[in-house]
Amino acid sequence: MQKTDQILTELRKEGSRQSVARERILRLLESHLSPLSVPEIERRIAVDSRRFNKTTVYRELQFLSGKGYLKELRLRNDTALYEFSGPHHHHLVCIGCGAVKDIDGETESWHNEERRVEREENFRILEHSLEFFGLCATCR
Amino acid sequence: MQKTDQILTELRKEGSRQSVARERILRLLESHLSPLSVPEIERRIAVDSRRFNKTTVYRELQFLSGKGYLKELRLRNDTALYEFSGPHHHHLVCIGCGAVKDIDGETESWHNEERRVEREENFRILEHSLEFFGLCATCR
DNA sequence: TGACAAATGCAACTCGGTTGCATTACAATT
DNA sequence: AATTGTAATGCAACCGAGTTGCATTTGTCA
Repeated sequence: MQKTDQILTELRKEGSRQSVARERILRLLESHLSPLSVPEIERRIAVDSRRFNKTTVYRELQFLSGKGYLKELRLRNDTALYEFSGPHHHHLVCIGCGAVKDIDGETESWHNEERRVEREENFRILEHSLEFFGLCATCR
Repeated sequence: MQKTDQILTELRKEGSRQSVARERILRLLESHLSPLSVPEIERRIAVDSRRFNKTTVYRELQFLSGKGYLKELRLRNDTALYEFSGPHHHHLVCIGCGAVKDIDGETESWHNEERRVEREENFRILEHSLEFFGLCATCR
């Protein structure tokens, strides 16, 4: 069973409906490996001659993020990107082609680094965001 | 000699002028320890009854960032912040009071982490951004 | 002091994102 | 299958950060 179906079932149980936009967005993001922008999502969930209003898309992305099923991402001054929720990770952003790749964010050395900062700065860390900008293998 | 004076001298040599807004912005950011937002800057560079147009402030911040004297910062979905350029560092952002604190970004362990990612992901890293979100000592 | 280019102000604009409100459609109930 | 309550949708208007074009002012240098 796909994660999307599981989510839709959960949502239905709590009174939310299985709307067309909702399902299309979930399936799109579940199958896509890298985060997508709102216009991109808007374009790709269009089915047959049906397009969805941008308000709908924004509201749905907000709704699903609020429920914890999606995660919103902001890279620099750029527009918002959305991806399926999963274990915490970091991002590689290619400044050549714009591709965004997820990388593991749960490494031991990383946790050490975080604990070090907490200790040295007397600061309780709740989350962090880390992005690398550079050139991927093909754009090198 | 203040850094601001030095920068103004450099700029004059290359044909840029020592305008009031420019000088006020540089002095403000040189003396301020944490990054400031554009409205904040706009407010604080006002001198006597003279206020500067937002276009002027935006253009000046852009100009000085382009020259490498200032650095633009983006934390999440928030508006742009500006700070005086200096050695690379990371940021602690308190979600209680909103304070932003610079922390050292040139540690050995951090460089190791970065090299590891380059190696494992076959990605040429040119820059990165790292922010920690949490609670400072007083907001704890 | 005059002249040229840089800096400034103003108004209008762009664009991502939001809000209020009327309309449509999903799904539970009869 | 028809009814009904509410969630989802569309539309238009709006918001706020940031930008642009153009006319005006001001700093610097000859």
